[in-house]
Amino acid sequence: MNDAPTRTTTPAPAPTRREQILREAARLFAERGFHGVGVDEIGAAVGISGPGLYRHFAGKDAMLAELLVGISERLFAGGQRRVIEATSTGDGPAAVLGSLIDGHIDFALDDRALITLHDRELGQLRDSDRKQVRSLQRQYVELWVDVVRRLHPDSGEAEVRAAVHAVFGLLNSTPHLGRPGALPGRTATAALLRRLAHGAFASLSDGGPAEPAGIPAEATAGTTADPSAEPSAG
Amino acid sequence: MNDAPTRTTTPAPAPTRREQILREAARLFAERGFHGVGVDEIGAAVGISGPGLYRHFAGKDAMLAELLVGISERLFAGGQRRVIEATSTGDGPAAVLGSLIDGHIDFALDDRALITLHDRELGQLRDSDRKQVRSLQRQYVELWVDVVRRLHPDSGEAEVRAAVHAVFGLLNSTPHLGRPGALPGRTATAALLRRLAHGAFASLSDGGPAEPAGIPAEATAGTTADPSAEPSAG
DNA sequence: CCTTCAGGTTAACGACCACTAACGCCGCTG
DNA sequence: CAGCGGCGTTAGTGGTCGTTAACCTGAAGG
Repeated sequence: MNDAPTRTTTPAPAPTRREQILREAARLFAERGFHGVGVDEIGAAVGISGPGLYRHFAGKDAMLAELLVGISERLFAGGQRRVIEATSTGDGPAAVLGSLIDGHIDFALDDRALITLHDRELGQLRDSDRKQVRSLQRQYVELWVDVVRRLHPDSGEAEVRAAVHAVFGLLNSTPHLGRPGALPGRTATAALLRRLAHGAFASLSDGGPAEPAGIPAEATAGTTADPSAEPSAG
Repeated sequence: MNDAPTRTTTPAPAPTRREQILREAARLFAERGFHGVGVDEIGAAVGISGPGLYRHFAGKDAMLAELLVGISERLFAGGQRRVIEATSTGDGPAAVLGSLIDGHIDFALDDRALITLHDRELGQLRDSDRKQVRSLQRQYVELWVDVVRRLHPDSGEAEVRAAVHAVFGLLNSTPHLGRPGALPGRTATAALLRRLAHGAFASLSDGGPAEPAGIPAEATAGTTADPSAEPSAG
């Protein structure tokens, strides 16, 4: 019903109770799923209990909506900023793509829970919110597709778009490697993901193995050069 | 509480009602989440209504458990079979890895819903089932780690394991590109995923870009330092 | 001192939902 | 025909959960 109370007497960058709730809710939703977490648990996580949350949010759905819309906006805004910055300094598409990759890695490492929710609980949103999130996601993907296509002009648009989604899957795998002693530290993880992502994109022009291993090429004929690229318009 | 009715009077390879239920349940769970689907919906999807499901399964949890354990077993068994086959014909590690990749791609394309559930609803399982699934997952990962380490002996084990998880994320991205007309066809999608996966692994020895792309150290501040960040994520 | 208001509290309500009970149909088998 | 077991059905039940209602407290303002 409402949404205003973000503004108090000051623009206060201090960690407000609202943000506290959002952070804990994100963590819990990522751990056990949106429907698997009760409002009492969220409240308990921030020291208040149950219905006290309704002084800050219209409902449980509103929390999820704010989380998903927020991360979509930040992802897109950050990507856009990096594209503009890197482009304005005269860097080529390779550097721009590198910057996008680095930015996404930072996101994936800093906000694991949100990255997880981002493609897991989208279906729980109200139609309007879901549309907004999807629109932002699409714009973000488009940033990547544009620069990757500039780097690999011989690849079809659909192929590039699929490759971008696949690399997202690669970068967003961070929640799965959280195990004890997975990697020495954040820097090493970031470096590894960076190399893997660049390697994946590089294969677009490399002419890598296009046919199943140890199987006579037969069903794969015509798949390497298939620029028909006719996305069926939504 | 029980689990016996798996064995009826015959091993009947025919598409039984049980399998029908499992298929529809997998689809619905993947679409709206385990808690987001009611038993009535699952029943309706196979033409019976609500509690009729309890003639075939002990409960909703049992369906999910059977789905997750089943796919874990099939993934591992298939991977093991491919490793043995490829190895026995004297192929090198590259060919073995190629076979693993192809097998995983087949899985990801044929059983999208299950691949999705596989890492999404694991937390909803009873402890014993979850342990079993995790054990199978670990064994499956180990198949990959072994062969990748043989291909890239200079990489550390933790690094290789993380890379394998990341490539799983890449290959499992299929649910995100399944939309109408995303790519010309299944063959093209498989070929693309294959190239991307091989490209990613190739970067392990390539010495790719190990440091952030040319960006004023500002957004990346504090990221180069090494906080041995180890979230306790259970 | 009185009011106000933000931000809590506990109690209760209503909806939903997994699961059970009790019953019915029908194709077997003897 | 009798009986039985597989497979459904509908009605009901207990519990959980999101949300609301009503009330309390403490600090700010005049």
